[in-house]
Amino acid sequence: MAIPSAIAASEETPEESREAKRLGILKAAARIFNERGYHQTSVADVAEALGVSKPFLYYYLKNKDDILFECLRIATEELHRMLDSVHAADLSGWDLLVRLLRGYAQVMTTDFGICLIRNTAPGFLSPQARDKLWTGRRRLNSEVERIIAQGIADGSIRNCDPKIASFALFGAFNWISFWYRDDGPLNAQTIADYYINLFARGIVPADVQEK
Amino acid sequence: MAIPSAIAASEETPEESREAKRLGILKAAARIFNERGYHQTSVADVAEALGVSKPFLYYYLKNKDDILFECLRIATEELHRMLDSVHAADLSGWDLLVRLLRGYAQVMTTDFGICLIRNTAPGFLSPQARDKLWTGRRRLNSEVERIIAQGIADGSIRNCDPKIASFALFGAFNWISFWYRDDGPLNAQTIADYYINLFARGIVPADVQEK
DNA sequence: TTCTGACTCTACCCGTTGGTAGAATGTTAA
DNA sequence: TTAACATTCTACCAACGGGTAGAGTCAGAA
Repeated sequence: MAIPSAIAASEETPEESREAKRLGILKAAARIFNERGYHQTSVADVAEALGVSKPFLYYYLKNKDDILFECLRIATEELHRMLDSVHAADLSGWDLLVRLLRGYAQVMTTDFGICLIRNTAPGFLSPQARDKLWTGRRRLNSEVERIIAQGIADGSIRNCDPKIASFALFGAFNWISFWYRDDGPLNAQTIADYYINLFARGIVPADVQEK
Repeated sequence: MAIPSAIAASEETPEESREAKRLGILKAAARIFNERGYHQTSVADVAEALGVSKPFLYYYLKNKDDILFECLRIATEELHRMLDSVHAADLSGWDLLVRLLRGYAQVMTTDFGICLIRNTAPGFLSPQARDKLWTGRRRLNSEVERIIAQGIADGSIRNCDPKIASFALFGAFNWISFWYRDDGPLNAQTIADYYINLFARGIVPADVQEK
């Protein structure tokens, strides 16, 4: 009862235990933020959902903003980890893009990923915090544009404006986090493959396309 | 000075004048909500931006929720007007879809449209208000699915799952409202045409597509 | 046994903000 | 001149919620 199961520590060093608890808090917070919205969630709500006192949260996190920021930082980190793993491969631009989008969809269906997309509106964080996260996302953005450009160069992607194409892709994939349900019929991979197929071939039959 | 230029009334009936002022308030509110975020905007902020007193707003609108709700209602109405005008035409499913998406992009680059997309997160409105708007958007959603299904039937759209395809389309187009800038290089029509082209033909060259 | 750290409980402070009251002002039209 | 309306100004209330203080509790280590 003292330590709720959601953030129970197993046999670990004190540091690991502390980190695990922090993560447990953040996970729960992210889920509640996604359900009710950040501004409609009080710190007391998070504490209550965790079966824990309010001061407990302040024992592990600086303040409410910090809770949100850490959630978004984790999501951004996951995206970067994913990006790095994609880069390891030696593939055509299109194949790189496919791998990246699969990983992206995976992250966008986690609590942290959803939190990242839905809580970046102005006023959710201090400008400094926003800036920090934005540099991370800018890197992702430019990387996608670079990959598309590479695909155009190697012939695996049709000639198009990488910037606008990436906006369309990010739009479709980010939007997943607004409608995805864990208990729904579609999982991240299914969605990703479906979207990738759409973006690859388009939805107008080849024999109907003019020009 | 008594009546700021933003909501100045010309020679109209009192009712028209009142409506015009209401709309002026809503327009200004929508713009500020989009800039700073709804929860970070106080009613006093809106009043100040309009050069008007706070009680003035309550003279025309019920409360803060009402201001937001009316903004979203207007956007939804515009979407429905657009939908109706699309329907008037007797075209293939794909051509209908193209017309619809052009109109959709148009709305998504207005202050009200942007407001609609960015302020539907849980907790922004009372559940009842949310429900009212949701039925409006559901209609739009199902209409798009219907059009896609029609396109598949008449051969103008490739065989695919209308629901998932519509999610991808809405995602891409809704996302416009997150990055569009009035003073940017792209206008609504340019963006729409570009996206439509991407979704029509895909981004993988036909001669590279396997199968 | 005692110490320490982790944590709870209760209670409170205080800033912000939505919303209202009510009197005063000005403008217009009858 | 007067009545009606639109609007401002000032002031205020009440609720909420972030954040803190401080004393107490409990488990485990030494």
